[in-house]
Amino acid sequence: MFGFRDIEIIRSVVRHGGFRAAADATGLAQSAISRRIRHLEDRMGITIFERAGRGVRLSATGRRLVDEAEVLIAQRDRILEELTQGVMAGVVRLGVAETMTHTLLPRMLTTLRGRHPMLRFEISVDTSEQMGQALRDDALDVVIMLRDQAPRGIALTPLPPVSMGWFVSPEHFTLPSPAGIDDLAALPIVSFPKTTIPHRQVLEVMTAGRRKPATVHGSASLATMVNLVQQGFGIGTIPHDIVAAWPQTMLQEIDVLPEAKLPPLEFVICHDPERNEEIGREVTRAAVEAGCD
Amino acid sequence: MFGFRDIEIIRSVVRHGGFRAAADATGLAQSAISRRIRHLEDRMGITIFERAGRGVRLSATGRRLVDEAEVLIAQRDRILEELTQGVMAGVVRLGVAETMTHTLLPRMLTTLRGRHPMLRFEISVDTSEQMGQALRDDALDVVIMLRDQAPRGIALTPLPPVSMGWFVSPEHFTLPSPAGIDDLAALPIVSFPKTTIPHRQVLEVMTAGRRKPATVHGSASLATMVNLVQQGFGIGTIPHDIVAAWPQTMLQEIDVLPEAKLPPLEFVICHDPERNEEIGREVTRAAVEAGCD
DNA sequence: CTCGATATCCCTGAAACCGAACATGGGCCC
DNA sequence: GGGCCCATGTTCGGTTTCAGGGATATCGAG
Repeated sequence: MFGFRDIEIIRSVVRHGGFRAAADATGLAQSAISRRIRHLEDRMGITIFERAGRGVRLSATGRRLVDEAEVLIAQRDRILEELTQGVMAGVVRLGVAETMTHTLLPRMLTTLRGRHPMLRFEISVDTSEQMGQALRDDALDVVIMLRDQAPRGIALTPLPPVSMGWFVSPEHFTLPSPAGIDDLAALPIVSFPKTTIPHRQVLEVMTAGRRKPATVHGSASLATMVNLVQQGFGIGTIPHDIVAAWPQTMLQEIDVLPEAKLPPLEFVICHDPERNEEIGREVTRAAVEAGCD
Repeated sequence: MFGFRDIEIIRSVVRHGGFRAAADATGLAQSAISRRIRHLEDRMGITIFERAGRGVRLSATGRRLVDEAEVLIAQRDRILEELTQGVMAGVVRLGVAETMTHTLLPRMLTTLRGRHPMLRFEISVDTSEQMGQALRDDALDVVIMLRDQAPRGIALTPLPPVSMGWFVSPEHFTLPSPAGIDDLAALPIVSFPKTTIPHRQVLEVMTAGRRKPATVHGSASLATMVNLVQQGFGIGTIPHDIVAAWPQTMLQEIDVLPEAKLPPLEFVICHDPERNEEIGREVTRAAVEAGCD
């Protein structure tokens, strides 16, 4: 096994053309260089320098070693530099609710990449519930999720509310305009998964003081929701932004009476301030800016 | 500054979830782990673990450090493995005479890549004279060059001879068929650079026992030679293979009398057996095979 | 033989390590 | 709820290990 020091010394020998000169250059004694390299060769079981009586020269194996190992030194120096100089770098594990992936996320990432080019992102899309847990477990650094499922003890910043609408494929169903709760409840409804807040909100609106509850299906995939509605499986409760961002769909928004209107989704962006203060603030700032315009 | 050992220990702490467990796993005392990490943190001026009274947990900076530094360990292990297990890997500095770049070289490299996927090539194209010097200076590992300019004390293997022809652009010049030395010498001749063997051979053939020497131009670039002939600058002495490999040219071979025929070029592939025995043999083998079919 | 280089030997000093004692926080029993 | 216990990290003194320094032997080329 070899260490960084070994490579530095070998490189010095190569550059200065001998053990003696390398010793002068590094401030070590010549004997130290000789011993170090011999030990290294013994440990690794390879020949690094061929002793030619007078002087040494790098063997083919030795050249391979320096060639390859030099980049390790460069990488180490880069890592140290980034960590020390407070450069924002490394991997940010970002969790995003699917609703935000089409609208806010791309703008936010573009902003961030412009400000911190060394930053890399690892993005996962999941339910707010799962991501809240992951945030607590330090499996995610920053999460964009529904406000009501954000864990405690976490820095949260609200994002602009996402308005919800009722959508229908006009070639499959026809509804009065404006439609009332009874009109909507008569059809199958496609919504978010049943463990989520939006799903519960739909249920509350649709069953308020009624005998026969509406049939509400859940889907964890927005694309699936849109497709189901598109193909006449039922009507859907979908964020306006999402439908707008899906150019190829032919969905029509249903004009509904006030009591059937759905409350907007309230998203927050959150991070653990004890753990990811700096990066969390930066991502939050970018998200807020991306949400404004 | 940090070393491989530091990273291994940090990683062990992370994997086993604490200093004590890491101590058991690594065979160190728990106090040693504690001291090492504290010392490392002091030296680098960063916090790697956040002490939470009971237990420690990786800080954001610490996670960045492990994330980035882990790949260094992996790379070191790979390098060691390659060097120790006799895997053919690393960079082979290959010098090739331009004549061989269109015919033998691609087949040879394909063969080699198939046999030794970890091998990388750094190819330089130069005159045989320069490359011979580079081989002596250990600036090249393997060289394909003209036999007569190969240095001494070097393992050389002959390659199939490369036949030379006289070529002309029929729209610019008309020559009798077969043409004699006088016919050829009446026109400007484009050949290899004037320090090279082929150039001298042309001169010898053209000036044997004559008063007025032929005008022989030299070019270090085959492409330039072909272009010059193509555009009527003169006639050219070019390897048959090269013209055949240049599909877009309209050159015509000149039928010449026996005394004007040029001897074939004799190439060898060579390496220093004291320095690059293994790789030299492998490259040579591939070259011989590529030259046969 | 002499010169210019590496290799070897012995000694020293610093760095790493161990073990034990100490400090701290969480969980549990009464 | 208070006190005890256990698990864990920290600190301290003594010990071991290892890398380096200096002097000298050795080696090959000219």
